[in-house]
Amino acid sequence: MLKAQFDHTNCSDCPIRHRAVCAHCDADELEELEDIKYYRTFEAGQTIIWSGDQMNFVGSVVSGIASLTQTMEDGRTQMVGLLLPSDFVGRPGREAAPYDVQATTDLVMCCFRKKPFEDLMNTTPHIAHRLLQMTLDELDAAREWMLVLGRKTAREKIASLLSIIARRDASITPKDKPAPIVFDLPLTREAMADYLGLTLETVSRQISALKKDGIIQLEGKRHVTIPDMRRLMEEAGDDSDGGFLV
Amino acid sequence: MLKAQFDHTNCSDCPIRHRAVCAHCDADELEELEDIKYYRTFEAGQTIIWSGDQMNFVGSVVSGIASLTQTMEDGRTQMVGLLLPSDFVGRPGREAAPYDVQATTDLVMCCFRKKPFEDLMNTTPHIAHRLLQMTLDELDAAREWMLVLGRKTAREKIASLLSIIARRDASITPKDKPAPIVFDLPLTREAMADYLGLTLETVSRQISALKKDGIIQLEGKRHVTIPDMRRLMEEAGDDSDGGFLV
DNA sequence: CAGAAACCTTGACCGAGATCAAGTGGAACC
DNA sequence: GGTTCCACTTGATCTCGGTCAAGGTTTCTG
Repeated sequence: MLKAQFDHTNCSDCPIRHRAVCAHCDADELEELEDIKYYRTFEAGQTIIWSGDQMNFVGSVVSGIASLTQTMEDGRTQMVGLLLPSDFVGRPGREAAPYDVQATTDLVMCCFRKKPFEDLMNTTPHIAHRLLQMTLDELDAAREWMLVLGRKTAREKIASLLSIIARRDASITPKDKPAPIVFDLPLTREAMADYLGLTLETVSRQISALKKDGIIQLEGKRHVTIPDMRRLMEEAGDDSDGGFLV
Repeated sequence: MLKAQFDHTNCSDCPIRHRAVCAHCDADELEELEDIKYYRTFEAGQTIIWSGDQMNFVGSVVSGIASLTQTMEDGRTQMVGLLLPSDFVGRPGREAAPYDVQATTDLVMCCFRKKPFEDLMNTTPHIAHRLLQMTLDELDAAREWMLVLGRKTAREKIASLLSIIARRDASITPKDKPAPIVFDLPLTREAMADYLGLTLETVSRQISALKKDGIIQLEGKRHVTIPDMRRLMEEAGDDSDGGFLV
């Protein structure tokens, strides 16, 4: 019975695009899930899990943005993942979190208590399969990002990040993709720097440069317009206009 | 029946430490597997799969080392993964390879034709589960490496790489872990540079520096002795002496 | 053994990005 | 309205690692 409830392969009419189990559609009408599923909200800046903590839930982001961060003893930090709505958090079969998870913006998460979720996964091959596919997606994204971190210049890094956000944003509000893409940056300059392996000053300078060169337009500090996505992607050194994942 | 053959959870007596399905123990005596499982050998430098190619098999490394590499149009390359013996290659459910796979040394792989392997996976929850765990391990490793690429200095990068190789090597030949660790570098300076996001000159210089400072000892260009693993790990800026994975 | 081809080392110089420092703009709070 | 705080920008300088160049070793080949 539980199984049936989670076994939707596609929920295309749901406002959240599911990539895994269906966690959102039928939120209210299923009382019998109360003890396994629940919602949590976090404020911007709040830490959801500290590295090393026991994690007794898995879940997915409903709205807002979370980040996965690793920190060295001397304080250097590197963001290792960015969780946008519909992204999955948690590691079935693992006890401790390997990095900090923080709410970058105000955040709503749909959580499942870990043990029952694992049971569900073990008895529902479809869910295990979905989870594997999602983990492979994350692995692809992480490796794509290794190229960005290891080999791209500061300008290319910024362009790469803007590309990703623009693309994810565009696909979440699936308009007919008109030429100019408009969105609000969900990250501070410092958070971008942590993601890109740069300093916040360099981020600021490169954004200014891209603006001066007409690759992007800025209104205030966060509101971005991309007049020509193709030019941005050229700047990112990334002509494989296909499968860039976050 | 097939299922039973693959359903060994542990094969500790096998020379290859399995992290997933048991692919090696019973290589010869199972004729009925002939059509799904086979061995392939590659010479050092040979490309196993080109990025974008169809991949009609999955498998694991039996001996030797393979690398996963991404390349930009202008020739900049970044290694995004290093496959040591027992590591798994391939992406169940995916068609094309997302990066080049190359034999760094002479290599033996144990391959399974992809379609039957996927069928096996779908009917054997244990295998799917194992695969998920392995993919999570790889994801952890990739994210750990993002910190290396994004935030560590050249010297720390080299020390990190040597740590990883030393640890993997030590666990494959599980002696009682005597104080000095000895191994042969399986990578050229250029391959190390590609893994670390450096140039080969910088790699060479930093190795020389670590040698001068007594952190490592070199005999020839490849034979490394680490007198004190703890010092090396300090140099790597990596005091979490626990779970560093490749 | 000579010659060539990898692979590696070392030096000199340069530049992208880090660091240090000052200043701007806007929102919140009294 | 003024003060404070925070996020951001911009400038000046420094430094780590890249680039270019030369030379050394080892191994393979004729």
